[in-house]
Amino acid sequence: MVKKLTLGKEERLKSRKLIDKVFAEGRNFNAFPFRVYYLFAPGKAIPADKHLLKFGVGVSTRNFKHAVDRNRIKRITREGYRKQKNGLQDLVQQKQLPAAIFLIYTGKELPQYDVVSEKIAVILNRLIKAAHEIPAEAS
RNA sequence: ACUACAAACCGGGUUAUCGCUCCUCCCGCUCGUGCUUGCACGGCAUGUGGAGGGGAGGAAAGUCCGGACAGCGCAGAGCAAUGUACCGGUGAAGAGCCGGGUUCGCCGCAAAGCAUCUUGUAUGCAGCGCAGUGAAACAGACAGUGCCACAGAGAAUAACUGCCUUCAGCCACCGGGUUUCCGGUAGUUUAGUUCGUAGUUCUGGCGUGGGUCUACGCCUUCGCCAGGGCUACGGAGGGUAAGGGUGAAAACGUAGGGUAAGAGCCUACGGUGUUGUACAGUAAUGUAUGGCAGGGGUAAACCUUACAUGCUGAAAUGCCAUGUAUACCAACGGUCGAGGGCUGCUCGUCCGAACCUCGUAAGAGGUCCGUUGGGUGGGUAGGCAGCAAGAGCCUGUCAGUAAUGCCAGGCCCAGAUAAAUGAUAACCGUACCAGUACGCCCACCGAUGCUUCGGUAAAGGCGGUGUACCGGUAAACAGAAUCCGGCUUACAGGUUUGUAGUUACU
Repeated sequence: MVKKLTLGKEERLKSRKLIDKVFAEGRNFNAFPFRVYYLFAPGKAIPADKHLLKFGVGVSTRNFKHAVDRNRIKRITREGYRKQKNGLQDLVQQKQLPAAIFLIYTGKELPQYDVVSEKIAVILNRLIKAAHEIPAEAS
């Protein structure tokens, strides 16, 4: 059975509180042209929520002063994530481990879709590794 | 056909796969109610459900004007601040738009005027025309203050050069007198003479201090006076604003008269400002005519005048949920005016807070109110409404020069909130580049203002151009955030219309 590659409202980081929390308490690493913030088990997770993995993107106004360019980067990034996130999502669902990811684009130039897609693959692999380790420590 | 300018419009399309958001319907869910016990109605943050439909712009941008809408405030007056500034219309309104006026340009005209020489249908000044075209935050510069780079004599009670005159000197001539001298005319203020000022020096006189010295006298310092020499500088007073060069701008322009020389001083023509009258126009204003006036520019320098203007903006605002939420502590004040409102300030005006216990009383304590928001502790930043049917869009008739408006018919057209409208691929269309095929055109040198003339060559070129095919490249400015009306700025390429020019044909 082929899983659908969706990215609806439920799968996006929308709460301002949660985003602040990811920045304040989460861990981060660089994967040019992105900077990744992530947080597993962010506090009291909503148990009713079916989607445990949440995702968001940001682009600085300083590097791209036109809204058109910022929108373009966010769309490309979301597209790349949407097509490749299933591995991580399955893992998280299996372990019942809530997770939040936030990417910040730190590059100075408009990227190509291929480049972004490759990078996101790398980022997701690192996150999967991290997700494997975390519950081992906790239990 | 091409080029330039102006205006209006468009701002790639189709298909496939995977996605996002909103709406509607169906299915589903479990809940409630009713009963006809499996249907109806209502509900649902349910549900990786299904189907259908909608989904960025001409500027969504800048946030520069104007509104709608919302909250707070609202006796009034003055000051301040801000804005507006020819007239009429339009519209909800405006620093918008439309029409008109005025001024200033561009442009055109060339009969007459003036100046200049290169004597030409020349250049400059002035003039005429208002056909065409453009610009103007377009009240006031005799209310006041300020500013006007560079250049220039001078940028505002103008005077360098120049022109004229009086005095003084010099020189020439003429007349009187004839030794000096007096009067007149012309020239000149350069040299010289004279005069004046300053410096220096010499001589004489007087005063004064010092040295030598009994004293006279002699020597010497300084000051004053008179005279002489030398050096340096310079005529003095007045009237003018025509000419000169500078500049963005120079004290109305041209001509004539006038004058010592000149000047709107006077006259003619013209122009500007202001004002009276008549006519035209809704008005701004124009035309005609009369009076008066002429020391510039700058108000997008301050300013003056007239008029207008409450403040804050969708993070407005209301409701729901969460929360002990007018939280607790401290200081000060509380029956006379603490304090607050009138959202910049002042006046003025309005509002305006007290009771209990103990005590004879003074007073004490408590609660309450206000201020300071000083200290401590806590909460929210979620949801719904606002929020998508409107000063709405399209088409047409009519009214109007137009902006615009009336009427009729049709249409429903984004609603996100870490913020949707995307990604990939193929094809088509557009523009450009290279290649191939086919068609059309042909040259070089010398002379000449042009027309043209003479010579060479007879096929060549990595030549020009059109059509078709194939391949490649390119496609701008830019992303709604309460909503409208404008303005401004950015913009690849394309379409249409108008005007002007060039070429070809008729």
